[in-house]
Amino acid sequence: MIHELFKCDHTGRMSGDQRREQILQSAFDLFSRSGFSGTTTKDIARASGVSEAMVFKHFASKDELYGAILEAKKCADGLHEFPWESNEAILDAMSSGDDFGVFYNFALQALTKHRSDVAFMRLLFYSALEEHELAERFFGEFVAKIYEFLGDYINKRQKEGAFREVDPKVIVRSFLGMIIHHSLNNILWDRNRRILDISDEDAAKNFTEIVLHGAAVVKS
Amino acid sequence: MIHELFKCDHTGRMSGDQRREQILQSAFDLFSRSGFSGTTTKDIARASGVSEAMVFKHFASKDELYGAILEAKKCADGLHEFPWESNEAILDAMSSGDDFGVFYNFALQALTKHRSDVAFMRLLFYSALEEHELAERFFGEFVAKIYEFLGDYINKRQKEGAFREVDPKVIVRSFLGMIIHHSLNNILWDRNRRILDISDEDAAKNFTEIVLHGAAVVKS
DNA sequence: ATATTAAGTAAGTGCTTACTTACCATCGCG
DNA sequence: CGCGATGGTAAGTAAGCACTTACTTAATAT
Repeated sequence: MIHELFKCDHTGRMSGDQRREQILQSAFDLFSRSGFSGTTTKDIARASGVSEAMVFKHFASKDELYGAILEAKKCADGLHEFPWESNEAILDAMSSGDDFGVFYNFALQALTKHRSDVAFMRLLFYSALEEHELAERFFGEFVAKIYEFLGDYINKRQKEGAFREVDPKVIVRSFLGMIIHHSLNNILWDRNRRILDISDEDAAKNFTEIVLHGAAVVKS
Repeated sequence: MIHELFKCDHTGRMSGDQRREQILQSAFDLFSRSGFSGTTTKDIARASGVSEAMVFKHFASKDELYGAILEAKKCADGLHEFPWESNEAILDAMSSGDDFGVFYNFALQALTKHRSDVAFMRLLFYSALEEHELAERFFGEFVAKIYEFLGDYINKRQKEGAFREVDPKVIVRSFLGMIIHHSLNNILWDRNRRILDISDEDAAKNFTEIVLHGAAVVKS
């Protein structure tokens, strides 16, 4: 019974499904660190605590393993649902025309997610550079919907006279740009945040204020 | 004499320096397409029209070749000078307190540069993911200075009452975020610009207006 | 013309890669 | 207990990798 507690030290005999999951997890870590061509199947086997042959018993090829990671992440990580669907604050703010609430909560959710899933962010960027299909699918199925969703909201608020007449997609790009670039900075370029070290809440607040009201004092 | 005209079809005998440049160029193209570990020395040799041995006659190792690319790019491409140093429009606008002029011309210059040097952008991102020293140096020697430069300007304009009291670095991050994220989108995620297809001039204008005045109508 | 030097290569080196084969060990079940 | 299914491996294989060696060819200076 005691050895049940030690299942996570990935040695000894496991059920097929358990081992499969475990290989997937190790592969995910390694691919996100070193990219597809920078990761060897031997590395993956060692990290999983099994021989290379086991990796190929579960996945026909390195490519298939890579593909399986994406499927697994999609299910496990809630990429099938959009960031607003599970966020009451955003939906509430939206129905009451609270622009700050909409943008702030959206930004905060995104920034929190990015911070907690650095590995996935790295994997995404690798796959974009290496032009694996993941990048294309992620963009088409996820990012494009965000442009639609936020764009529609802005469009509606423009008709109500609350927003200036700028292409809503440009506003979305600006706003996402602030958020994603900020996360990317913290993950890729300035990991110890020497240039700018602020909480996700402050970042969300500042980005929202800038996109809504700008940085310059309004001319009277 | 005629064969002089065909020097660019990279076959036949070349001077050492010429061949060296040529290998560097081929390596640059390939590394930017496939990253360091995704590019083989054989690929580089073939693209340069020589045998692998020649590659190693000019560069002691694959790593050294990678390093040499960066040095070459730095010299050839004017990375030693900052984007504002050669841009009269930015400096003029700065001294006359024309905020729009400063931000617009900065954005336009950046966007134009990104569009014209997609390969370098890809190389930069690969090197950030692969954690080669290039990324660190580029950030420390180039990006950090931009934060300083724009931050100082914003700080001065804040003292003059022209900007709201927000951390200047947050404003810079927001502004750079819009620009770089927009370029990154066009290079990596949405190359045929299905979501948003605007000229660099329009993008620069819109981003500048948003960062200066925001998207929301000012409440009276 | 010839000696010297530099540009160039064919054919390796030893090692690593993705992937396979042939076999062993342990489990659950009648 | 025996036995089939499943978890697991040691030891491959052929191709590919970064890098070398031993040699040939072409330009140039004397």
